[in-house]
Amino acid sequence: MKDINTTTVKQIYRQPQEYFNKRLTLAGWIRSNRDSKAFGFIELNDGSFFKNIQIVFEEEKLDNFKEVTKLGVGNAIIVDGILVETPNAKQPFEIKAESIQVEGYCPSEYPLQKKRHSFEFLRTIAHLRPRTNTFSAVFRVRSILAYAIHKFFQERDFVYVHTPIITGSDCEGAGEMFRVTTLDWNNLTRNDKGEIDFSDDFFGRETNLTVSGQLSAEAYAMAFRNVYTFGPTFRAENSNTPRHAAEFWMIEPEMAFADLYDDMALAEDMIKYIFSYVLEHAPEEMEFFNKFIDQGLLDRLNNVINSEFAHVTYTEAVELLKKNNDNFDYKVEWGTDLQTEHERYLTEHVYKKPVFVTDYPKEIKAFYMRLNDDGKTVAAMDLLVPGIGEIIGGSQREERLEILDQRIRELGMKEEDYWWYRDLRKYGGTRHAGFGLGFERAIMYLTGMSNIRDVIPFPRTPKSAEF
RNA sequence: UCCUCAGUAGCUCAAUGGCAGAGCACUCGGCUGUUAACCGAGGGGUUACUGGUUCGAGUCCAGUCUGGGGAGCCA
Repeated sequence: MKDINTTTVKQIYRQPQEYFNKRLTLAGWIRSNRDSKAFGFIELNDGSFFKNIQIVFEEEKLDNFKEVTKLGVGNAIIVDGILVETPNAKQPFEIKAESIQVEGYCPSEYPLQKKRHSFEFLRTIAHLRPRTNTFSAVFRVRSILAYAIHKFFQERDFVYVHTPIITGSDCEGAGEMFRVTTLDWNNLTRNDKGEIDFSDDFFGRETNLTVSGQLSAEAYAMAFRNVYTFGPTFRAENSNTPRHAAEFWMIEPEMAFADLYDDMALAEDMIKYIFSYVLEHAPEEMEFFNKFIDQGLLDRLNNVINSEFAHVTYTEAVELLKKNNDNFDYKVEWGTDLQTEHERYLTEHVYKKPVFVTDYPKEIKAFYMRLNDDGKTVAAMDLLVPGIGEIIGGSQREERLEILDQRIRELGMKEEDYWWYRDLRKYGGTRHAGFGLGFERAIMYLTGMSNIRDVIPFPRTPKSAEF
């Protein structure tokens, strides 16, 4: 097959003067086709760029003019033509076609139309929705954001650690897990108590998909000092909300010789860096979101980037929120977790910018968070941002083995299940801290998309794994 | 898992318990610069599924399935 030496639409938009009045070959898909008696216009998208380019075709130039007028949305074509400036038209330039060849026909029952579709409908055709404007923008931003995250950490000499996806640890403690097994469930071996015998299983023990890479990351932080994970995470919770999926990605940095303040400084730097990076590298997409998805988007993101994040302790926050208790569905009281309505009130009305809430009661936080001197609170932090509430949760970890053991016992857990995690404290353990950022939550915040199912290519949610 | 709303043409939606409709899309025709092009004509339906009430059900009732939103859980 002959190579197609094509110019991309992105190249043309970025440096049009390089291509004016030259003959180019473009390859792409028809987004719209309007024809008159002797000429017509095709909106072509070649995948390289968010925007389309207009192709003008004329009867006297094309021997297959009649065929081209019949090509509807979705047809894949190869276009030869001259790029010309169109200073008086809506678009800055267009291609005057010399030839148009069909690469792949698209019949008229193609489900995508020129007009707007509901996101609900597009979820039922998840294999075709990347061809729409919104999803083209969402998934290009997803890619750029992933790169920005790596770039941020790599520039600061953090080591990227691939923590396991299959875990033998049943004590990650963040919700229901998916079991991984090769056992034949029609023929299970059971012991005399009727329990399944996992010694016959592939790994010789019960294994699951990971719900967090944090415990493994702590081990690597004790060797490399600053590390981060960025990978898939699985939760078998029956959560039916626009913010939860069974398979999602998380970013979890972990730093040795660092306390809660170092942790918060890192989180603030990271958020500002990755948001700025996407705004700079996907301007067309971000403008589209601001116009069609969420009209306050750019103002909100710029406010995050340009403000100094606020800090408040949980105890202080509770006092602030109590003054407004009449307006909350759930009344605030010291010792209870903050609801989304409380978080949003703090960040949107009290501070009007991102705010770290720190030092939560130990009862509502995980066992590994470092106990404060008051004996009642732990060195935890949540970053709340206007628009959604919590976007990051982190903590300084408990590095003192005797106190960690005490917490493990208080919560009815078994020390031996955490033997290697406890070793990290035994052998040269240092103060250390880290946090978790839900990758999809960050994409949602950046794009204004309100459903997590619309920022994952093929989302997995309860009762849904069609693709 | 709980609460709540919805399911009618390919899509987005109408239709008081009384003949199943529109716009867009699609097919055909027209139009010499369109921009969600425009103008004319045409085809297109197991009203999610099962049962019930009724002379008569898209509409009322019960159950099931699927989807949206809220809650819980959390990222």
